[in-house]
This record gives sequence, C-alpha cells and structure tokens, in this order.
Amino acid sequence: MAQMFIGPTGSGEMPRWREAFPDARMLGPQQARAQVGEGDKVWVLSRLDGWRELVMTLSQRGAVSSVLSQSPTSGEALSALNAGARGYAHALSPPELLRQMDIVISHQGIWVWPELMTQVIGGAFRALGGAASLQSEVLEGLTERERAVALVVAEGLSNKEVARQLSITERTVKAHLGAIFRKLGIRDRMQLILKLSHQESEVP
Amino acid sequence: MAQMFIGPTGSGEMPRWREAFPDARMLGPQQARAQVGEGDKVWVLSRLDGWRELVMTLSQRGAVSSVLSQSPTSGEALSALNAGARGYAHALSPPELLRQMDIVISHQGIWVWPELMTQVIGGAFRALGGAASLQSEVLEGLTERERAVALVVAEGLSNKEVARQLSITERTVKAHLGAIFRKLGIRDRMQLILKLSHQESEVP
DNA sequence: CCGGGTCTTGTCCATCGGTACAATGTCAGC
DNA sequence: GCTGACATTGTACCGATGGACAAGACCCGG
Repeated sequence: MAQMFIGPTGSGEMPRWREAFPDARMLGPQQARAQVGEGDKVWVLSRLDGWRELVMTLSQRGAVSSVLSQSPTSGEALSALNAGARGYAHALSPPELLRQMDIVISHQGIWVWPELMTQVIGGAFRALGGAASLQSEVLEGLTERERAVALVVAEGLSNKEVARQLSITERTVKAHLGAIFRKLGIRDRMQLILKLSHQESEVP
Repeated sequence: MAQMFIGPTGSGEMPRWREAFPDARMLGPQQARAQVGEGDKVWVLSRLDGWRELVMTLSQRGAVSSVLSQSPTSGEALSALNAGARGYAHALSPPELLRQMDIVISHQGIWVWPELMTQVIGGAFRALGGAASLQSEVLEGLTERERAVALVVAEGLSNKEVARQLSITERTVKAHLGAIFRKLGIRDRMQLILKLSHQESEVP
C-alpha cells in the first residue's frame, strides 16, 4: 500500500507532490518495475520516456496509478486512462488537489483535470453515436434480450461479465448466445463480433 | 448538500440505495427540478423518461449527479457522463459501493462501473485521434510471426485453424498469442479483434 | 384453456483458450 | 564465444465456452 512517485532517475523536484505525501518514496523507472506490486499507489511523470508502457504494466500488476503532466492535454489524458491510469492532472497541482485525487482513486474512482474531462467525454460521445449505428440488419431476427446480449458480448465482455451487467445468470447468457449463434448461423462470439463490426467476412 | 433520489413518481423500491443513504429524500422528476440546488447530490434512475435532460439541467445548476441503471451499458454510461453525471452504476449495487461512489464524486471524481470504464475509455480513446497515433503502431511492437498470428486470429479463426494455416503447432500459436496479449496489454482474442478492427473504421 | 414464443435457470460434459514451467535450435551482435 | 531476441514445441492445469437435455414462469393470440 506504499505511495510512490516515479520520475526520470535523478529528478529531485516535485515540490507540491512531496508536500502532499511527505512519507512517499521516489523511484526511478527501473526500481518501479522491480518494486511496485498490488495495491501500491504510484504517481508517474509523463515526462518520463515510456511512461505509458510503465503505467500499463504496473496497472496490470494491480497497482493504482496516476499520471502527472507538465503540460496536460486531453489526448495525453486519454492515453493515460487507456493505459490503465486512474488519475491525470497537472504535475504542479496543489497538495490539496493531489490528496483529493488520492481519495478518489483509492475508491475505484477516476480523477481527471476537470476541463479535460469535458473534452474527453464529449469526444467519446460523438464517436459512440456513430458506433451505435453499426448494429441493425444483423440483429433483426433476434429477440429483445438476445440483441442486448449480442451487443454486450460484441464489446468483448465474458459471459460472466455480461451476466453481471444484465443482472441474469451466466447460464441464461449462454442460452441467449446459443440462440444467437443458431439464428445467425455462426459458431462463436468471435464471428459475432466480426459480423457486427463489418458485414463482410464469412469463411467455410 | 442534501442527498436525493429521483425516480419515476411512486417508485418505492431502491432497497439497496435506501440502505446506503437512510436519511436521503425520494423525489419525483417535477419536485427535483423545483427543489434541487447547488451542492445537492442527486441519484437519478435511468429508467426515468427524460433522465438525460434532467441530469443536464441539474448539473448545470451545480448539483452533483449520478445515474443508476437497471441494465448498464457503455453507451448509456457515456450518455450520462456527457450529460454531466459524475457517477454511473447498476441500480442494485450494494450499499458499500454506493457510499464509495458518493465519496468519489464528492471529491471531484468520476465513478463508473469498472467493467464499463474500460469500454468507455477505450471508445473515447479511439474517438479522439488516439486512434491514429496508437492503432497504427499496435502491431509495431510485435515480431514478424506474432503479427501474422494476430492477423489470422483477428479473422475469427480458432487456434487449431491458425495452426493449420501457418503450418505450426497449436502450442506455438498459443505461445505467440500469449506474447501478443502481454505486449498489447489485453486479456484475450476478443480484445485483440476489437483493437484491430477499430483501427480501420474511423470517421472523417 | 391451450399452444407457442420468450426469458429464465439448472446440470452435465466435451472442448477450447490462456497460462505456468519448461526445453531446443537459430541467428545477430558485442 | 557468449548473450539475447525469436521461433518452435512439449506437458499440465484450470477457467471459459458452447452444446445437450430439461424445465418453470410469463404472456399473447386463437
């Protein structure tokens, strides 16, 4: 559960951050990969080369990471979140804000520099509007519930996850999937995805 | 700073939520528009007609709102966030989770049902030129052989079929796939397909 | 009231998919 | 010559997946 800061080796700055977490440790990228484990909270400076990849591995390892940038942009914010980061803010944010971030990300939340959040969400929304149109003819022959299952499965979720999301049993998900496969003449979820994203494909 | 729940008039359910916030008030949409003000924390049921518009006005008024859905989807999540909501979760989430959400959104954070978060962020990432920057280099980090496997797998073929097509063992296919998953930071072939198919479908 | 369609769940089982812990051979570069 | 990246394959394990067989609940039209 250690609090750690990761920056270019030898970077002794980060005064605001130090102020917010006096007891934290400062690490270089190498040490980070070696020492960070599940539950640790890491703060990565985006000035660091390969920060994205670092965040990705640390996140998969179960660490909770935030990215601090000297010049925040919505693109970098998204990149960070996509890499698994849970927070994104200006590197020189005031200590109170940093501590606030800490609270948020410690509770499964996401914290992003507010102005950026608007852009991020806005962009995503526009894009998904287009994505929503993809469904259509393929799903015509399916029932209400089957369509719902098909769409969620096509997002890449497992049966268990679909079950949770639709508040039904995994068994029921399988039942619907079976019907979907039969009706669409396909054999598994992979082909379902292909059928929904492109209309083409189909192999012997 | 009142905690309020807004659902269809006369909806007396929401046991889990009640449990989480015993002192909160339940309102109908009309009352909400009249009474909610700055700093109030409102929970809106997405089953409610016009929930999106409601969230939008309340948010602009300075209220902090979360949306609870009976059947959460990434699309609805984005829609909620875009309307100004700060939280999005299943309507029957356990009380501890709801209180956790409360903490997060009270600290300027965003809270979204974890499984959906990945999709939401993923969608957003693809939407804003992140697609161009990273997608093209998705396969860059892979070796010759890994790329070959990735492409065939993305066609929807099984490991056995890939093996036949590339004249290698199924075991070897698994080996390459393992490396691919690790390098791309994904967990299975479904996500690989999504990562690859979304790189060709972009908007003007 | 009855039959059909839909939604739901159950058990059982064969297979697939992903990973852990390996080994072998090749080939480029220091 | 040795090291490291790459390709290949093996055994083993276990969770995920899809199908088989079955059944109860609900609703709607005949």
